[in-house]
Amino acid sequence: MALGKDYGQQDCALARTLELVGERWTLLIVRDAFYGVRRYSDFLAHLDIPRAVLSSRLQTLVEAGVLDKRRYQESPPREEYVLTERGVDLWPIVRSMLRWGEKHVQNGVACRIFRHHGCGGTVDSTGICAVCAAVVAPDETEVAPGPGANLLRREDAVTLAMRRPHRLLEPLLP
Amino acid sequence: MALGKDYGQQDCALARTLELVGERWTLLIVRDAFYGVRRYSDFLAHLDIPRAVLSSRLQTLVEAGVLDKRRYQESPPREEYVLTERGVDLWPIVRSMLRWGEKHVQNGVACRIFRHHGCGGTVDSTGICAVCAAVVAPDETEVAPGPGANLLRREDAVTLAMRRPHRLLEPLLP
DNA sequence: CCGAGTCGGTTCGGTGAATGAACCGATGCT
DNA sequence: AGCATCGGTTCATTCACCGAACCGACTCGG
Repeated sequence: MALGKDYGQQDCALARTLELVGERWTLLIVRDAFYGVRRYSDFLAHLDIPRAVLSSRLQTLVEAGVLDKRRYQESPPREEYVLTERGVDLWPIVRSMLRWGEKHVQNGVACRIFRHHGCGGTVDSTGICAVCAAVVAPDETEVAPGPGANLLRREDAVTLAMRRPHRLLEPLLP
Repeated sequence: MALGKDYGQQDCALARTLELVGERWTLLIVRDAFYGVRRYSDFLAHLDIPRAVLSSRLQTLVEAGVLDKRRYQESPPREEYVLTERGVDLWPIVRSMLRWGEKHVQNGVACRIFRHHGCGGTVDSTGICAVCAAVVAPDETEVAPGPGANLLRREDAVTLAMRRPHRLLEPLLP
């Protein structure tokens, strides 16, 4: 991470985490990756992020081992960005920030709801299934639009594809 | 939040959360508040944060209802900043970021360890006590230095006071 | 073969935020 | 009176973010 981005003498793992995922836009990119976004142009369309910033963040995340950049077709060469195991481990962070925002900023109105795939129980704020009481891993989590979804009426392809319930980490677009 | 700090058309509670606590330094201030730091000068000494930024962040957090600014003595007038209920609700975020950094950046070496006050069980990454299996609230959490503590050999008063095991949210200094 | 379109970027000038040092007012201590 | 402490504000510099333009590799249609 470039000069001025580090938290220097902080003796704490939190500071190290923030150096990687604490920059503007970074956690939104990671969130979209959980929702199944994989391609540069799809991140761009869904996040309204400056292209240069997206390039920089993706590169940082790849270098940090959070995303894996891999070619999914030759001719024309196309790359996709997929969460690594280390990246998937960020899910509790993303989930807890989502829940806090729902509760304290949006008055409890969720834009998306999460269910335990298979058993169908809702996932509570600690990540536990209300039915089987297990901790639900991201790849067992099904995401569907909640009552607060679509308040902004975006119409880009990624937003439309997200209205379809699907499992986390599954590719959103073909 | 001032212009250019918002995430615009993001239909997601995560974006709203990031607008409040996603700025540089903010979560470190919140973390210190959990550890018992309450005074402007103590945040300043422990974080090595520019004074202007600290003032700005504290004001933002107070306006957001995360911190409560209250006078704890007259003559000379002195204020302290204490987490509100809404602020205490940020604990899962702070805890999950701590854990991620320990696991993935510090190779599992924790600077601090958390125990369930009373029953003494260690608190795992989901916030659950290893002994009684309950979700441990911040005010029932005891924090003590871990094996990775003090690698940086800071000597400010706040760092020294933190070496003493204590409960979260309890004032660190008199 | 030519021209337009798509994808995944890079480059560049302008702007706003972070930084660190200096300064300040109210108060207490000696 | 003189100095120190606390909780800030002010200011000039540096840096990161922003949006628009540009670009190279490739494909497709005619």
